[in-house]
Amino acid sequence: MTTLCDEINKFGKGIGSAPRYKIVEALFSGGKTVSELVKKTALSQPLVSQHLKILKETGLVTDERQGQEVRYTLNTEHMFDLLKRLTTEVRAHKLKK
Amino acid sequence: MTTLCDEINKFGKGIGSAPRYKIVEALFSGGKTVSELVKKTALSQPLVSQHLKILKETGLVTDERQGQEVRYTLNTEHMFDLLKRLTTEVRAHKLKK
DNA sequence: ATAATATATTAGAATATGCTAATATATTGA
DNA sequence: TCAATATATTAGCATATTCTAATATATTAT
Repeated sequence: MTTLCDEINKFGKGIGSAPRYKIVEALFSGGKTVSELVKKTALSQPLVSQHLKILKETGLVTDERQGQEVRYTLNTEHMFDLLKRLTTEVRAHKLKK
Repeated sequence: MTTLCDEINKFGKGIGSAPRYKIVEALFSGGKTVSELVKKTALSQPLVSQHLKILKETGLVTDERQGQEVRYTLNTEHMFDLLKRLTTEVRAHKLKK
C-alpha cells in the first residue's frame, strides 16, 4: 500500500528536478506531444522522453498515443488531490501553533 | 529574483528526498530539536544536520537556538503559500479542459 | 515492403547526492 | 578553564541522476 508520505515524496521527486519541472510547466498550458515539448523546453528528444517516463511513473502526467504522436497531459486530478491533502496537513499544523 | 517555478522546484527538492521528507513528517507534529529528530527518524546526527541545512535553504524549515539546543520548525507560512499558488495553477488548468 | 517521422530505449561518461567517520564549534555547568 | 552535551562541518567513498550518442520500435504513407 502506498502512503501519503510516499506519494508526496514521489510528487517532490517529479517536480524537484529542474528539467522535469520545465516539462510540467510547459504542460500547464495544455497537453503536448513529445516534439512540442522538445521545442518548448529546448531539451533533447531522448531526454524529454526519459523525463516523461519518470513523470508518468510518479503519476504527474498521463500519455495517450494519437497516431504517430504521443500526447502527454498533466494528471491534474492526481496533483490536485495530493496538493489538497498536503495543504490540509500543513494547515492543521499552522492552526495548532 | 526568484520565480514561482524556482520555488516550487526547491520545494520539490526538499520533500523529494526520502530522509528529508521523513524529517518534514516528524516536524508536522511540532518543532523539534536536532536530537529529537535523530531519535524520531533513526538517522545519524550528522545526516540529520546536513538535511536540515538543505531544508532550511529550501525555505521549508526555520531554526532557532535555545541554549545548547537548536529547535527546527516547519515554515508553514511559506509552505502554505507555495501550495496555494501551485494549487491555483493546477486548478486553473483543470477547469480549462 | 520501404521510407519517413515520432517516440522510446540503452550504454556509458559526467556530475550530483547520500552516507559514514572523524573533527570542529557552541553552549552550559562545575 | 575544563568537561559534558548539542550541533555543525568536512573529507571521501558509494550510489544515483543526468545527460549524450547511438540504436530500436512504432506508425503512417507511398
